[in-house]
Amino acid sequence: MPELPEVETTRRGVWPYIRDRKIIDCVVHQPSLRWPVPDNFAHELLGRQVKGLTRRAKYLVFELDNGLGFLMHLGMSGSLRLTEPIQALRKHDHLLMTLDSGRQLRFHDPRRFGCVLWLDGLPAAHALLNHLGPEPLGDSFTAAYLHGKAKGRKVPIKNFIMDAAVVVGVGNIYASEALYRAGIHPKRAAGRISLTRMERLVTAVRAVLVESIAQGGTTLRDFLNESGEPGYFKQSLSVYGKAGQPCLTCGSEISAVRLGQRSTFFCPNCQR
DNA sequence: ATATGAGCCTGTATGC
DNA sequence: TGCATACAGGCTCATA
Repeated sequence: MPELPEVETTRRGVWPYIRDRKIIDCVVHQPSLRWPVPDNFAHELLGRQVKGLTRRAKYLVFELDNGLGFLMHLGMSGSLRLTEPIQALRKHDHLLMTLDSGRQLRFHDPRRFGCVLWLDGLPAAHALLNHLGPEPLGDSFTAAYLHGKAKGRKVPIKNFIMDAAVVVGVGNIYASEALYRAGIHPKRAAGRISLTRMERLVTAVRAVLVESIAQGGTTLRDFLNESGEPGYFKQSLSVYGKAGQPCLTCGSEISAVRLGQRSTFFCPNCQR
């Protein structure tokens, strides 16, 4: 399930192979993603050169040589891979882009929670992006910001940091991990956390993401002709999915609760 | 305005 | 062995 580190790793992994490449063929096999792939998508891409690949939150932003661009979201099960065009199609290979290098970029997404959409104008103005909070690894994600934003809010801090209007890219797994590192109980009301503890939280969120990106760089180094699935699950997690196991810090049993319909893991002793 | 819940979709894991 | 069911999850939208 691609969270921000996986999306960033994908971006870095794919970019060298698509940079300045011309799209000489494009096929949409399955337009029915979270939103329909635009009708004209394949046609409009023909002959275009890829000039940029950036990321905003968990969205990949493709820029073309004619000023057009499109968004791609990997949803929960999406992935991008470069293959030889003759390689057999896998089930759920929904979008194929053949490049003038002879390679083919394939968007694969079993659950189809992902999307591919035209960008009309600046990315920041797009309806899916214009309400988003700061990047967690950017300069504007600070303790002061978080503390101010949380003022008066009663939502559990975990839901709060998973709210894309507050800060983007903190998915369910990393939310639990970051709160564990910061020693903050996931159910604590967002508005009742001191500036000092928010400081720890900001540091923890950053650290968890940075480390995971670094790991992605080693486990996902090959985006070419990938046969197996990427090693997203090999990341070292401290609490996520570890209910009943001893806390790495104090030995207490890790607890599991549901918060906002999401599995949440924490150490009842270390996190207050 | 804030908070909560439904729904999109299918592979995998579980129980019978 | 097969079938049914639950669950996972990011994100938007609808409702309280």
